Amino acid sequence: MELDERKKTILKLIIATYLETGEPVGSRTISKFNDLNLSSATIRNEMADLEELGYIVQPHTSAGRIPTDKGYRFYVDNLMEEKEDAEVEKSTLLERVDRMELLLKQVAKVLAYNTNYATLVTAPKYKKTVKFIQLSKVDDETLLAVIVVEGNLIKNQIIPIDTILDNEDVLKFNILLNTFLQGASLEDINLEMINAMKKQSGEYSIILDQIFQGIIEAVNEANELEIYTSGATNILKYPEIGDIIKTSELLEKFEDKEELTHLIEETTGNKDDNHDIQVYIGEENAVQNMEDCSIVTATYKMPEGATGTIGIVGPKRMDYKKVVSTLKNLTIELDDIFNKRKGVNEDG
Amino acid sequence: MELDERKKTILKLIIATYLETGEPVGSRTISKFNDLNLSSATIRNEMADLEELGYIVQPHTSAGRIPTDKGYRFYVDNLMEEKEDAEVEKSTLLERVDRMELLLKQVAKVLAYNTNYATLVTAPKYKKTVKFIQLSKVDDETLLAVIVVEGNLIKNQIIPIDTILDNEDVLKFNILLNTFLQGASLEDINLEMINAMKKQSGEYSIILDQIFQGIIEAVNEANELEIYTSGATNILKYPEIGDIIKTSELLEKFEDKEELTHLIEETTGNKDDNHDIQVYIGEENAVQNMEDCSIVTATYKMPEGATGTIGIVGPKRMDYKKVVSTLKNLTIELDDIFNKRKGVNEDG
DNA sequence: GTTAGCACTCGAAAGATTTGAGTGCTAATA
DNA sequence: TATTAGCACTCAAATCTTTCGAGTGCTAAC
Repeated sequence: MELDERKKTILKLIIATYLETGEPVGSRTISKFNDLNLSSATIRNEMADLEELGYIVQPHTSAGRIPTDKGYRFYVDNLMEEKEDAEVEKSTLLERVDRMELLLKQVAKVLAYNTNYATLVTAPKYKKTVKFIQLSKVDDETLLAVIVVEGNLIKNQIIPIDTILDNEDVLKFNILLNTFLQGASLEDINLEMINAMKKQSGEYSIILDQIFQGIIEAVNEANELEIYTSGATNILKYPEIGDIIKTSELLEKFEDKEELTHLIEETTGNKDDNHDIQVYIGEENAVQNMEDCSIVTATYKMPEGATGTIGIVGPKRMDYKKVVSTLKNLTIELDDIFNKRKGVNEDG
Repeated sequence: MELDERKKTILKLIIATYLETGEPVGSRTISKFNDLNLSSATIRNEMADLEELGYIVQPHTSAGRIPTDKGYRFYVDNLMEEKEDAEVEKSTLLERVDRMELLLKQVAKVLAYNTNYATLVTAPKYKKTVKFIQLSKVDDETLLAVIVVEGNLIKNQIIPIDTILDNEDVLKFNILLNTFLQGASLEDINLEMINAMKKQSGEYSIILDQIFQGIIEAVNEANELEIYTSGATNILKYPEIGDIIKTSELLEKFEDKEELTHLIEETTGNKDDNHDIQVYIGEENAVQNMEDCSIVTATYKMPEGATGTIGIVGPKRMDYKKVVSTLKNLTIELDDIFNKRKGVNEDG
């Protein structure tokens, strides 16, 4: 059996109504849409068909119908018209901020505010290159390494040292570090490279160990998938997750960066569709405890080709239209910011 | 009417039992403690007295008794023996970490792990002095200011500039900045000081504006009361807060740094008692929506006399003994760390 | 002062009843 | 052949009822 036009219309009405009300939708409700002009009995017959096809189910006999994951999927892919972009006010959303980190935090916040769902944003994952590296002497036992990578992501690393260095020594180290590291991508900085540097430097090799140790730590940290979240408490407002335990598990998951990294890596695997928006509905999520959630993510692009993800986690019954259009607008805005001004900072 | 010894004993047993079980405590339960040797009828009479005095109440007729805020207060002040310190393993709790920020985050985590409550930790609030300040040129339009203050708290600030500076200029600025700022307390850095610097420098005054702007921002940021939290989701596990809405409001409060600052400032006002442990029970909290919570805080001291707060937020029915002793141990450990090694970093 | 005994209270749990939205089926209709 | 009116049926949710038992307060006796 195929979905004819009328079935599609009815399915769309059912899902749209359910998204609005949250109540199972009965045949009478649908029959009342006057552009349809069908009796409830006819709707019932169609509904029975749609149920057989797996698009809707009854939570129990003698209740209305609610969409299945398959139903949602069909709705998202084929039935939903997206909201007109017009209504989302642009450019007021994001204030100018200088640092990638702050910008992304703000994106998460804005998104949470606009959608009322839990949101998460990842920093672009790409071959970040070292833009600037500097070793400074804070006091006799302490060095400070500052590493700025493309995108103005800054990492600090305190490096405790045994030997007292004078300023000239530090200067030498700085020259050495910059010679080797400036412009290098973070992935390039590994033991091999470091051994090369050691050879070249000859003396100081004991101290060098400590310095490299610190720098590698900083680089690793900078290389981790950074995730910013906002609006986690919105999870408590999903009415469908009646179970407090489940809710709390979800919340904990949302507090745990590692879990989130996993989640994001799962979801960004397959990108196929329009404008890099991906929707994962219920069981489509490979992550545990997320069966009652939908995840919608969008991908933004850096001029260098690197990409990052912004996304929301909400209940399956969510306003997909709005979420998709909000995400789309935000990514466009982000793309703009990154592409207009190569680098994030520029004053208005 | 005064509390005689027997009444005290009975009150203590009631509260201890209630803390354990969470159920209202009946007269029979108490009469079974065999070191008491009293019938339930006698206990009932005593209970009636204790109720009249306001230490306990019945949630409803024909239920057992539960402690009032006044009851808890008396328990905490007079009846509770603290747990022996012995059982808390020391020194394994905190790994060595170099930066204040990381250390405090870890304290929050450890505390949450040990108590299963929501925890919060503030950075010491004191006249932080600038240990080290450095301006670097990242690229033609961007300077980076790095400020390290006592306690190895690091602030970075990106400063966009219009004019292209060469390295020599930057060096000059650095000398200027360090001459004025090194050793200065953050509070000292204000417009006045900056004007003095401007005068001294003469030329470059346009650029100086931008630089100072950035530095003041960084200083202000460093000067805010920094709060680290952990285990916020534990709030969901307080069984007594049946109301999901209240819980969610609490959680939101816990996500909101400003609210927390407010909370902390409220609670650290009056310090009176033993070892700087403060307990705020129920209505004693000046903060809204916290009537069903107790807050226990402890104060740790830096060698310079600065103090910070570590604390937990939990339900009124909490294991005060355990919380107090855990807090006590952690503060002692923190005090140790700060006082043994002046500054945080030192390798084992 | 303490206690045994007893009537009483009231929340929680379990069961019974009512209500109404919604269904599926059938037979009539266009 | 597709649509519809009509009707019996179902079942969750809300409401009321009953039962149960833990716990109380009071009184009279020790």
